[in-house]
Amino acid sequence: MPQRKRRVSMADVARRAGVSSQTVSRVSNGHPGVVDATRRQVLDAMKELGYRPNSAARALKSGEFRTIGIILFTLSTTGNVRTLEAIATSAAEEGYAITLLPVAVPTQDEVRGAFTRLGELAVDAIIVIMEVHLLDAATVSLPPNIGVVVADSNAGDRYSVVDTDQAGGSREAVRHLLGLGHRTVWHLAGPADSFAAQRRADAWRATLEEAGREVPPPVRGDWSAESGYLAGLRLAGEPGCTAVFAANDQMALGLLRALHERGRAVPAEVSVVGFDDIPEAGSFIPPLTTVHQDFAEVGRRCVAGVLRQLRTDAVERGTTLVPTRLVVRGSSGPPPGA
Amino acid sequence: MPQRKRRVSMADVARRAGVSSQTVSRVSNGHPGVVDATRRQVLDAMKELGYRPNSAARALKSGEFRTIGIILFTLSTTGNVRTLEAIATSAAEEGYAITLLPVAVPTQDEVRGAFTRLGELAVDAIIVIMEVHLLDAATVSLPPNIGVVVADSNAGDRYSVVDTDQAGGSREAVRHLLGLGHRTVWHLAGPADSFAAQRRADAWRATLEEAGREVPPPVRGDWSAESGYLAGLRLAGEPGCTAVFAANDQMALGLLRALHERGRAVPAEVSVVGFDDIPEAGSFIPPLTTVHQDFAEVGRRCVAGVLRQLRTDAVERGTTLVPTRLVVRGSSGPPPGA
DNA sequence: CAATTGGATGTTTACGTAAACATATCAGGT
DNA sequence: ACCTGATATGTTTACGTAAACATCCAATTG
Repeated sequence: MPQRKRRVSMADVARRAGVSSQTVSRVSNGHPGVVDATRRQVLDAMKELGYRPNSAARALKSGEFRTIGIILFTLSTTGNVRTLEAIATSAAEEGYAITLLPVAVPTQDEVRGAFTRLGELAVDAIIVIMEVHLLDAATVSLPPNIGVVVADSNAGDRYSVVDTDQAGGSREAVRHLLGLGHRTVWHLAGPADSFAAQRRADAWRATLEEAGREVPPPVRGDWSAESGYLAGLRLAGEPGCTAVFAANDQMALGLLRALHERGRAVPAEVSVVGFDDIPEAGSFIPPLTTVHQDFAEVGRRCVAGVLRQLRTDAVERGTTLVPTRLVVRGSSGPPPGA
Repeated sequence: MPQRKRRVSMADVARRAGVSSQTVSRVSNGHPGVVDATRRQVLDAMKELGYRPNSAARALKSGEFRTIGIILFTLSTTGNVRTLEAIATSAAEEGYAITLLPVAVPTQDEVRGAFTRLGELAVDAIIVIMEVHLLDAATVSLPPNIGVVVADSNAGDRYSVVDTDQAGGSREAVRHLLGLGHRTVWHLAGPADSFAAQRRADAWRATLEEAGREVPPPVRGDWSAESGYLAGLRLAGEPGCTAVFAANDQMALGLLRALHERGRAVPAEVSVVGFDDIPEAGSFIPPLTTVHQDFAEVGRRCVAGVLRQLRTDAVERGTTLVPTRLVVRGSSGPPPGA
């Protein structure tokens, strides 16, 4: 196999420009104290030779990689993807690259493995987009002196957590429906092992209780549209059900289909409110009233958080909540006969 | 307690274990020729001190980073995300990490900037998920000796390209509709600057022409559900329109809403076929007949491609097509009166 | 005009790893 | 006992960069 050509190093540039490699380093890093003529010589030599800094050597010397590692379980949920995109954009603005560490199966072993690999990986900080119970066994293997921020979790007592204000958004959704005149609101909940789902359900229940309303039994799905459809078939059979708060938009989509199939008009007979405000929500039949999440802000705060910890060499704890906003569209209205 | 001192190095482990650092290196890399007792001593010392290999030093020495860089424009399209996820999974299996390089604005300047940064970045290979016309000005700044694979492009003459068989899938969709008895098939096309959209439109037209059918004027959207809705309002007014092939599922979603609002029953009056098979497609009203893309296979081939180029130090060209599969659901049926 | 100063540039060194090379040890064959 | 060759381990070195330190030179000053 042909030996691959060595890349152009500072020494090569230095030789070509007739200066020392240290001067090349200074030019490369924009340090002051290099006279213009020399700087130009060096820049010319760089261009002629096609010099590119070797980031491995730089990282070895400086001790930082200018990279943030992201551990997540899946890219198949809207929330994860949009958080990731926001993080990537925000990190790029700060001059940091993003290294992805997908965990195929959400078991503690897999997660621990990911953390271990991450310890050897070229990252200065870590952002975890994951439910916290999966982290529990993994903490020990976290390398010291590395910033960690967790999105989508309740681990504020142990980590710095940035999350959407799940409770506030849910409260808003339920109050919106009650305000329209519905006697109570049913809930199409997310999976039991999701903390986000749990918080949305808790806030739903609490809001109903505060208002002195009856709390119907929640129906549980797994975030997927298909599970929303199955749940919807059951809810369509509940005569007293005039309003449903779905824990995400995908399940709301399935719910709408079930109601449509069963001939229950939305919103004339049943109102539906979702959570997330995915881009397609406005194109559902009918367009979905839903709770908008500001993922961009979540991403920004995650990046700001890890970089702050990195720079101050401090470990932060506590939870930051990003506010939500109710987007009212066509799927919610007054109950029949109101 | 957290040592905020220097990280533990091989030398530290070597001292603790009473061996040379080279022996530690051998144990760390699983080389043979270390006797069991010694190996155990070293492993114990590693664990006691919490040793983690320094990837920067390793990369500097070995010349490889075991990382693949991914340039993409946005994570807001299903296709990109699912391709990315597949690539990440596949790369992880090969022991490679993924570094994300999002390009905020799809201008040539931005893309060139991304490539330049990538040249300084710690990556062994690059996968580009992007339309090729954005790459044109950027090629010069690509570092030598680096594998490149492009997904979603027509640049097979200059790069190694892996893509879904857009033409085959479109042909299958159109033939399915013709086979049901429709006289012709209308097309809800994607944006003009997308090569994928162009190929889907070309194949749609060619299939109609081969069958000797009339070719209605295509209606153009921008991939979004909203644009599909607007296009749908126009198509709903076309009396002869009994079948529509939408270039993606999101636009098909908007189309379904427009048809529903205008009282055109699907599939009794109008049949709709999409492209992508997003997870929600089965929950549309009615469930969407669509062309399934095998993103996992695209990802696998991308990774295999760059790694092969990396290992053989060769530059490959040409296009690899990943087959599609038509998924028939409820949105397509015979035309009225058939 | 010599001494001093400070900016520009060169030299040395260390970062942590692993290949290449060197040495030590020992079993088995004569 | 002596050599042979294999196996286990140690020593040296280089990877590319940038901080720390050293040197040089021109301009300013007493």
